[in-house]
Amino acid sequence: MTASLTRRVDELLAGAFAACGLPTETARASRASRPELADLQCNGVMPLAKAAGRNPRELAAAIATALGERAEFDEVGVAGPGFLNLRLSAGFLAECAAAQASDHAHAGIEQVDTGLVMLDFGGPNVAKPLHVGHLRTLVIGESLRRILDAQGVRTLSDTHLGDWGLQMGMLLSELRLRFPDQPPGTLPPLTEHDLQVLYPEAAAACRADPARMDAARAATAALQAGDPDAYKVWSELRRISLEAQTRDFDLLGAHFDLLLGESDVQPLIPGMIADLRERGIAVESEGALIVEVATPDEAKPMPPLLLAKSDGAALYATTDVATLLARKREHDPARIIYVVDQRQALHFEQVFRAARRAGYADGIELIHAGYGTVNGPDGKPYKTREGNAAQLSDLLGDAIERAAERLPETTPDAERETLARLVGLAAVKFADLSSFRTSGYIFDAERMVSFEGRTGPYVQYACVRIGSILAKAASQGASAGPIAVTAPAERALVLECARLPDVVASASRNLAPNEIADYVFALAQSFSRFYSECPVLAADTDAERGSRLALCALTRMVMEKALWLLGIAVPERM
RNA sequence: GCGCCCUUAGCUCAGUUGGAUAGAGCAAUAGCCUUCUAAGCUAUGGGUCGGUGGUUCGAAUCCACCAGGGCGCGCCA
Repeated sequence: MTASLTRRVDELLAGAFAACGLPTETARASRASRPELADLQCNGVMPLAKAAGRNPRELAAAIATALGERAEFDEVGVAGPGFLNLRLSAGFLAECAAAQASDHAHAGIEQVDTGLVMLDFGGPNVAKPLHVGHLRTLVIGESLRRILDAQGVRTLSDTHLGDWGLQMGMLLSELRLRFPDQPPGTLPPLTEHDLQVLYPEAAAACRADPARMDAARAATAALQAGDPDAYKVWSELRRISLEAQTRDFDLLGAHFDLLLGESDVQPLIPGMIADLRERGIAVESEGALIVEVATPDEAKPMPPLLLAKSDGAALYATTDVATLLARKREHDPARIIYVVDQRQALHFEQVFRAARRAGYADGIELIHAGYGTVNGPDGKPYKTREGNAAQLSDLLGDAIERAAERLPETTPDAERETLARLVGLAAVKFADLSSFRTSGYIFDAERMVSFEGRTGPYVQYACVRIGSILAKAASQGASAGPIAVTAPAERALVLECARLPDVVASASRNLAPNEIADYVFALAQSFSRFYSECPVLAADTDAERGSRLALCALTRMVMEKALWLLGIAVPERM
């Protein structure tokens, strides 16, 4: 049983608070904002002083006196209006580091059981290649999945394919126009590229020509009515495009337990609508079927959810509610997290409210983890020079190519490709996960692949250097020994490693992978400093070398774990 | 019109339950490779946290108003 450093300190603080007759909710330590004064600080005394009718500094002093006698602390001081400054003892730090290092499975990350969590991300549309708009949902969604997984939470990821609706009708009718002689129920020979341009052209034609749009609607209706020929062509289209999309998923390292789509819940819809009608939840309005989701006591306007068009056709929202129903029936998760563009916030609010009214979400916490857009240098959503949405594979390919150019001359040819891919993808992912989910960011290819400073490759590089030391140590027969914390850079590094459990817990609570990115960069910085200040193999004594080797191993374990949470893998060399 | 989000260093962005002197990277300047990978390390300069008022021991953070920007708002997804 390895309690994290902060957890152990929190317990000591809570004991001291209680001994002074104070509530213990705020008896928590955080990283010191002024490292020259302390390792950790506690701000929890000040808010309590007023309620207790006591002077905050006196209260803090009483706690400091009690704590200062413990072996875990070298010094406990009071500063300013009542900050508690904690300086940890070298022995305690060494003990915590050893405990964390021995936890090979979790690196100290606290395991929790919050019930099954379903993650909905990716969401590619059939016959449309993944584009820049899919980058964030895949990168953030996968990171959240890994963060939960690292906490021991059971997860189920589903990409929720856009494989139904009018877009399919557009495609089917477009194919019929282009290949009038094609036997019904068969797909003409199309290359992947043909398929990719088919949809944009079909959509444009439908927008421009009402007759084309009518044909698309008719084809949609036929497919939804179960026309066997339409179904055969559709399912072939779906298979081919999913193959290409799966390659992009694999390249990005996005893992899906389920590859379900909108089409999978269509059979549920008629029954669902009948049920909602019967119970008076769905009502007619202007010819369409809606669900009122506004509450009377609420000032904020909340438009109703449109459940079916006046012609009876199902909509995006219909499918989303039905998907919720299906997930409830088949998996009964405790939570569903939708990693979808922030611009769809209102849509999800409506879907969630409708599902709750219908009782389809009982016992399920529904969360829309929205994200901001990827923007070009002009601050507007990223476009290619031709004005189209850039394809995801092009974007990633570009980063990988630039990474390849940066590789040292000495890199063996056999490794170049793998290495460039690891480094290029790390650059893209780290840049994406560095800013908070809901804020958009400017995708500046030049900056991102410079690989200097606060980048994925910087962190990978730190990790590679650790590996290099450990490999050399092994070849020299030097082995790790007990950890002793003496040099300032060693102390800082141990403290940084010890933060991992807190950071993971917080990132999970806030669904914020950027907290992990912040952390892993700080850890890499901390190691880089240690690297330049503390010789390992050339340490003064065997004991010092052994301790530093152990520190290197601990740091690598923590760093690799943190990078894994971001979906970033570490090469052997770079 | 209504609603939601945003505004922090020249640029791109962080900023935990309100906490001490608001941080990082890039760019700029000055150093550091006969020692474990210089994709690195060290140091310096750079700020009216959009504006005004309020809440309190304390506000980038909470509240109100104002200015500027983005996004969304029943028969698309």
